Order: sequence, then C-alpha cells, then structure tokens
Amino acid sequence: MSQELLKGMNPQQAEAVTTTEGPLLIMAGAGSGKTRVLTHRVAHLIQDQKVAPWRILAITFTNKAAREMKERIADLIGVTDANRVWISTFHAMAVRMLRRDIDKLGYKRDFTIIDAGAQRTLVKRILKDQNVDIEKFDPRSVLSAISNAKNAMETPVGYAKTANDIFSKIVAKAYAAYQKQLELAQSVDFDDLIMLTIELLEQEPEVLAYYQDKFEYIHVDEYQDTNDAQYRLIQLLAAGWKNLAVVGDSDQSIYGWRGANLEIILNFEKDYLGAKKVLLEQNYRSTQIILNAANDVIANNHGRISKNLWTDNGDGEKITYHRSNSDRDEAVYILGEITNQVKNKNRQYRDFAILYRANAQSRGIEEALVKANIPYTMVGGSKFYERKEIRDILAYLSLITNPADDESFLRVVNEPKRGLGDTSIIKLRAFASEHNWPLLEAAANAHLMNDLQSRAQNKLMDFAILMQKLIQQEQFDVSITDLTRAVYQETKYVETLKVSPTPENENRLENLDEFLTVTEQFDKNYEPDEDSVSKYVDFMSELALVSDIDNVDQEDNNVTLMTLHAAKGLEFPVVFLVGMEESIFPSFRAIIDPKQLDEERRLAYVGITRAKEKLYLTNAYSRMLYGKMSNNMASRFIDEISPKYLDMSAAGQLDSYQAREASLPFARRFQPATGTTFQGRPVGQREPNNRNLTSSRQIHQAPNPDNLEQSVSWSVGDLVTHKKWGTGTVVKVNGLGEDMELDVAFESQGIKRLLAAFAPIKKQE
DNA sequence: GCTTCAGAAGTTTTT
DNA sequence: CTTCTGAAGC
Repeated sequence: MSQELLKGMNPQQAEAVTTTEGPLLIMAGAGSGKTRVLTHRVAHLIQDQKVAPWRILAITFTNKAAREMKERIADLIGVTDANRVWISTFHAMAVRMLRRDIDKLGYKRDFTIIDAGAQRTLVKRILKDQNVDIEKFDPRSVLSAISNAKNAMETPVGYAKTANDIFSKIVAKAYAAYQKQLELAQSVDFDDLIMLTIELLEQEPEVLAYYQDKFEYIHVDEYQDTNDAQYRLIQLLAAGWKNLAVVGDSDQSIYGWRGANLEIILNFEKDYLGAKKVLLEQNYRSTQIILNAANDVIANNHGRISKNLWTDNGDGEKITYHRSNSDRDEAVYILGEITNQVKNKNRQYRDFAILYRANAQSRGIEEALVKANIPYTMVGGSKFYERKEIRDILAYLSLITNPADDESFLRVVNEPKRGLGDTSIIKLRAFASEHNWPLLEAAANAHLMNDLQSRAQNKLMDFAILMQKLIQQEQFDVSITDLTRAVYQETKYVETLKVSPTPENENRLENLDEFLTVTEQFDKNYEPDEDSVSKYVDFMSELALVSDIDNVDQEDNNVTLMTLHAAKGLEFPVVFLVGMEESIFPSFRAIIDPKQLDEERRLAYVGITRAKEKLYLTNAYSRMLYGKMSNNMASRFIDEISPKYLDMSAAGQLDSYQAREASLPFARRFQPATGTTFQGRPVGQREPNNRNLTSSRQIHQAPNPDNLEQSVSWSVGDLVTHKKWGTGTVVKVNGLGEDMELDVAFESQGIKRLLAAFAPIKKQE
C-alpha cells in the first residue's frame, strides 16, 4: 500500500485509516485530525484496496462538511473518483433515495420539502380546524411532539395507541391530520425525509438489497449527534457488508434538542459486536492551556467516559477573562482587542471568531463592528429566506413544481391582493376537501361551486389560469432565473411593489433582485445527477437543505460571527466566547435540568476547543435582553476553569458594589459531580489596587490611536475625513468617552453613525 | 375584503 | 425589541 496516505500520522490515526473491514468506532477528540483520518481512509479504500468509489458512502453533518470532504478527497485521488463517492448529509442522502423510489410509497417523485415556517402554519391551521384552543396548547409544542414521534419512528396510528393524557390525545389527532395533509399536498418535512427512507427500505426488499449491496463501506461523521431514526437508517444500510466506520466525540454532542441520542455512540460496541475502537486523543489544534480549560469544564459532566486530550503545541497564552459594565462595553472591548492585535500582533481579521449562544446576541456586536468599520461575516441568523417577499416567491415556485402544494397555494393565492379573502378561501377549502382535490385544482373548477358568488369564482379561476401559464413554462425548460422573472411579472408581484414606492417596498424589490443572483448561481452550476426528477425540483430541494453555514467564505478577510452550534468543526486562531453569563450561557432553560445543563457544558467544550492560540471569555454586568435590562452572574463555566489558566486582570472594571454583585460565587454552590476539588475564587474579583479605570482600559482596549492620542473632542459642525467615505460633517454627538458615537453626514454615503474611538476618521482643522 | 393600529406575547441551538 | 393577532373602521 502507499505510505503516502499515512505520512505524518500518529499510530492511532494510521490504524483508523487502515482498519477497513468490520465495524469501527473512532472516538475523536476535538482537533484530533478526524477529518484527515476520514478523507485518507476513503482515499485508502479507493487507491490501495481498489474499492469502486461508488461503493463508498460518507455521511456528514452539514453540506459544507460534505463539500470539504469531497474536495480533500479530490486532492488525494483526483476529482473524478472523489465525485463518485456518495458524500452527503443524512437529509441530502434521503432526498436522493426518495427522488428515485418514493413513488413506491405512494408519493410523487417531485414531492415538496416544507420548511419550519410552513410546518408551523400547517399545525396551527389544523389545530384551529379541530377547535383546539391554541392558547392552551401551543402549536409549537404540538409540532415538536410530532417531530419527536417521527424521530422515534412512530406513526400517527402508533402514537394514538399510547396517547393517554389530554395533550397526547390532541397531538395524536393533530399528527394524523398533519400527515394526511402532507400526503395530499405531496409534501414531506425534514423528519419525514429520514422516516420515509426507512419505510422505503423496510417495505421494499429489492430497494434495500440494492443499497445494502452498493454501499460496501459506510462512514458516519459526528456520530454523537445522530438520532434514533438516523441510527436505524444506518443500521439498515450497513447490514449488508457490516463495514461501518463511525467517528464522533461524546463530549461534543450538542443536538439533543433535535433528537440526537448520546446513547447511540456509547452503545456502538454492543450494537456491532466485534467492533474495533480507536481513540484519537492527541490534539493538533490548540495550546495546552486551552485544552486544560476545556478538560476542566467538561470534567463536571455526569456519566461521561473520561478521556484526556493532550497536545505538544506548548502552553501558549493564558485565557483572558473580561467582565464589562454593559453589553455595549463588551462589544467595545472585543473590537479593541481585535484592532490591537491586527495592528500590533500581525493578525488578520480572518483570524478572529466571535461565538455566542443565541443568534439574538449578534446584534449588538454587529452594530459595534459596523461602526468601527471592521469587516465581518455573520453565519446563520440570516433572515433572507424568512423575508415575506422571498417566501412568497418560493411559494409560487413551489406551487409551480408541485401544484398539489396547498400550503404554498394558501400563502400566495391572495398575494398580491386579488380580492380573495378569508370567506372565499374557507369555501374553497371545503369544496376541495369534498372532492379530495388540491386547492389549485379546486380553484380551476371554481365554476362548479354553488355557494360562492360568481365574481369570486372568476377570481379563483383567473388565479388558476395564471398558475397554469407559469407551470407550462417548465415544459420549455426555461432557466430558474427566467422562471423566477416570469413569476415576478405574471403575478404582478413586482408591479404591485413598484406602485407604492415606500422604503419598505424598495427594500423588498432589492431582496427580489438579490434572489435572482441566487437563481443565476444555481443555473450556472447546475448538473443533474442520475436520480434527478427535474431542474426545478432540484432547485427547491437545494434551497430547502442548504443552510447558511454551508456558505461560509473563508477567503474574505473578515471577522466571523456565529453561534456555538454553527462553529462545530471549525477552528480559529483567536476565539471570543461572549455573553458568558448565567441564564445566557448556560441558557436559562437549561439551568434547572441537569441533562440539559450537561449539554450546555458540552457546548462550552465545543466553543473553547475552537481556539487555536488565544481564547477570550467575556461577559457583562448588565445587558439589554428582550428589551429589558438584566443583570446576570458570571457563567459557572468560567468558575469551572482552574484559575491558573485564566488571566483575570481585565476581569472587573467595576465599582466595588458592582464587583461584589458580579462576584457571587454562584457556581461554587453546585458541587461538581466528579468530585474534583474546587480552587474556588469569586468570579469577577480583581486586585484591590487595580482600580485605575483609565490605565487598565488603555491596556486592554486599542482605540484608533489617531483619535486617542490627540484625545480629540468632537462637536457638531466639525469636519471629518474618513478613510473610505471622504469628507463629512458631524451632525450629532452621542455618548461619552470611548462609547462616543458620531452621526456624520457624508456626501457620498448620507448620514452614518460611527464610534468615535474606532472609526478610521480624522478631524479636519 | 382590506388596512391600520394598538396591544400582547414571545423569544436557543438547525438538517 | 420583535412579530404576531385581533378589532375597528374604511
């Protein structure tokens, strides 16, 4: 065999690469090179063992991970073979299998994948139809019960049998109606993708046999985050050859709320007798101090298999803990550190990541970055596809590809306004269900309705004709872009927006333009695979399955902002974990539940181990949250890190009252389960004589020296030169000190709000 | 049937 | 702070 593939690998990695036969469990700690192991393993199979590429399956957690794995395998053995390997997420794989054979389950192959928003409206409507008081029974919890049932592979009938309490009975009834409606609309939700694939394999022996034979070698990455349904799916596929390699880290299981079942990885060796186990404990990513801190934190979890990550990267810098007065100060501190390190430590913006627990936390940081003119990329939390206009257009496109899609029909039938209000639609729905027709078909036959005035009948029929016309476009094989343009025009959607040019409508038009770049991108790169139904269906699938994280662009020299969940699998030289406060991280929902708290702790573990060279933990004494001021104690996770790894000198810049409040030794009230002795010290405490606010601030924050050294004072009317935007006039001064913000009117840009201390501006005399 | 406005409620993480 | 809902008025 070629030694090339094993070059530079440690013995465990090499063993994981070369152990190709039989079940294999690779317990891979953070940064232990598991992606390298997986890619080299696939390359080894193809190159040395002469396995046909298309007999290899590799499941990843995100599409991005799939793409990267494909690229890395291509680097090893060439693009042609790499492209023949099935590398995808569970959901993308399921879609591919279903597009091929779902007709055997009574669905059409051009079925629609509905998103979370459509799921919610559907459940809500069903509950209303069933006269359920949605004040008492939250549609969201009903939906999540349905989702849990699906992840446990329970059908509506099965669920109804075990439903004893009132809530379960309501769920059972809703679940049945929900599933019926999905079938009628030829739609599936995310959970169905997995569940229907299982059903397909279990019911159709020849389909099962086909895939069992095809996939001689199966790999599953992030195995700690698989749920019961995914487990079953893998079990079915792997039963043929039993060459199943799973990679995971039980300490990084962070998707329990989505049904991920930690037991699955813990039971692997029982499930697959004779399984070999390889431990990857050497970390190649982080410094020893960062690893020690991560180990300290995770050691507090219950019932965990202990392992010890180590590295020979050296100790590195201590972890900086910083507590600010407010969330605004926290943001200012962070950008001070970033500016400072870019100026003095030869770092680039792309070296930094700012990680937070919840998307809502990004706003303040984002604003600060904009004002300080620091380029950044935010992953996730993008509302683009949640905007009304985009979802409307998607609903039109969906209705075109799947005329049975009632959800989409209801969304757009009166958008833009066509004079079809609730009453007409209620009658139409009754009419449709009477004939068991999809709504669009019912609308086309509206002249048969006898309880609707002819004016409304005509409007419904007009709409049906309009859709008919758009549907015909498909047969001419027009590009997605042209089809979308046709939707814009024929539906008068754009026209209606243009008629009243409010700023909001202008913005919508811009978004619709932006959407065209998405379609153009797709048209340019589209290549059908052998199981494709049509270009249009593939486009809709792609939009449904591809997420934000998949489009992270590491080429740009930008600071990265994202949630801790989105950061899984990534690494950065410098990482800021922000909002390290009780009830934010850990989240207030998790604090009362030990199991959830363990998951939060794993999330902290994931966050800490993203850092290669330098880690910051920050929080604030008070912050705006949901429009309210709140004061939170420092996160217990900070207390769980041994003080010897922390640099606390920037911990508190608070007056003594605040420092005392902030320093409540909250975490120490909880005895760590492992029995580790705690070198407790109040979080947030500082040296008594470290009270000189100005000096400590100047050390830790690096405002624009041009502005600071001159200690420029600003007043309305001052002339300003901005690095990018040229000359402007100060029109307003807000705040004091380094929080000072200037509203500056630039000729080219209009009025911009800037942070005086950070913006690249100079005062003109 | 549509628009507007006031009030209330709800806020985690995502394939 | 946002987003949704309901009611009133057109």
